[in-house]
Amino acid sequence: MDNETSLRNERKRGSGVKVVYDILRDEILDLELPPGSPIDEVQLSERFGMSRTPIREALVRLAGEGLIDTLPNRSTMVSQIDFLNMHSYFDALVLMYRVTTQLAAKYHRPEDLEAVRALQADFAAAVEAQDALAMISTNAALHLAIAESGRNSYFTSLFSRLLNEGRRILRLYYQSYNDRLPRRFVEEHDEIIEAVAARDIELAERLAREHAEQIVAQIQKLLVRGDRLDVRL
Amino acid sequence: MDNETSLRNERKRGSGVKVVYDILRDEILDLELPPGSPIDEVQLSERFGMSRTPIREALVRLAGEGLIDTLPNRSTMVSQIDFLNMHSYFDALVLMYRVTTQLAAKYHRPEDLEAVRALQADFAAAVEAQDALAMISTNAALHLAIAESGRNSYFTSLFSRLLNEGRRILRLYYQSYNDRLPRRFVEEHDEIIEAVAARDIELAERLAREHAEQIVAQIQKLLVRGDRLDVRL
DNA sequence: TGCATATTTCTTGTCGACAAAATAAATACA
DNA sequence: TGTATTTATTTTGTCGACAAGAAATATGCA
Repeated sequence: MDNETSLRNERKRGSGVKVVYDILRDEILDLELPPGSPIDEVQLSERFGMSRTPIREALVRLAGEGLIDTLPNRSTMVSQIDFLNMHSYFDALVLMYRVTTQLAAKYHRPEDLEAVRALQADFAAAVEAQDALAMISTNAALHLAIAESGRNSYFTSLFSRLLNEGRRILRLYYQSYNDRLPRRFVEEHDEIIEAVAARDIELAERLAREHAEQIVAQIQKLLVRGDRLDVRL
Repeated sequence: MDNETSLRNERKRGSGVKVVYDILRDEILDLELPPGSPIDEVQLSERFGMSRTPIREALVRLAGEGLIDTLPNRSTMVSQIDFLNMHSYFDALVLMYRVTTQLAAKYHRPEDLEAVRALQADFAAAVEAQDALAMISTNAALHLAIAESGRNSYFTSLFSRLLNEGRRILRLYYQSYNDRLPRRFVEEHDEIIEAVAARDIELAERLAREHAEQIVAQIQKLLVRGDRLDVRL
């Protein structure tokens, strides 16, 4: 009996949806379920050892975040990455980097920075270990922590969505992260965190913008080179 | 037999969720269901003449947009308006006004402006008729149309959420809209639309910012005066 | 054989029923 | 009479079954 179905009888009422949602979400963002993968409710209900009802609820939530697309009465599938409108993604990403970092400099509390610095240490460790997958996720966690210290839930929720979407895009290209750029990102993070700590709003905003544009330029370079992994799109 | 249950037998498969979602959403935004109202699944299933399954799906979607709050195993209710963190709402609203208008000036197509101008006419008519409720909804529709012509779905979806939330807030205060301000908004709209049409990105951004700050100042004035309708919070 | 139509199969959408959890009500006890 | 414990009620979470829609397959006909 595998891990998931073995939990069938000891599951608390109401927890099933969250389990399914979390696992599917991670599998989609990690491209274990690549864009276009069919989502079959019956198959999932067998896999997780529960009826289709909680499965469907998890799928409705995933659809609400745009991670899956549902055709009425027919097929549900993992949503495509929209490479045609990538510029609108970059616009939104850069703006959210800027504004969340700026607000962090303005509104953070000292205790917020402890968490931020811990995540920055995680990121530095991932860079040191040349673990590209860990870099992607710790980088997202770090910037989200900075954003949360800015205390604007509208911005953090959009930013979170953008960073997740970025996780899918970057995973296509993570090979190329084995170069000198990540170390530079560690230094940039340090500078940003110090500017936030010093409550230097303008500097924090400028550094965040430069950092974001750096990342965007990096992704765009990869896009035109087109040397991505053989993940079916 | 009332309107909703009479549709029971002629409903197309799959349409039930959308009907329930749309109606509940409007009722929440129009404060017919004020914040804190209990949401009873059985009651709703009787009202709409369908089983709890599609009702629940609609509720999951509403919860995803933050319009209702669900406590596990217990009570679902219309979410509260967060008056304590209003400044983060205003920050987000102003920024989205600015950025969506700016992008509209940059990326709109001529045919987009026809729809925008039609909605501006609707808004002007609502002002002329002193219909505060129509002003609120046509104003939101107008700015959303401008945003959509900027073709950045990340920004438009956040903006749409903010405008909806604003619909709830403004509805608390719509009495005070019977003054000279709305006419000024009509003129400001005209200026913004002309700047967008002329593709003057900087001017469009500046006008949008001033317009947004005008609105925010108006709401804030109402908040401190506190002369709101007797809607239970 | 090629195409249109009928049939089957597969997946989703909806239903009614039951079980679990939380609250409300009732009872027991001091 | 006041409080703790037990019981009943209410509401949500989950289930298995069935029906409707769409695609896949089979059949009929030229």
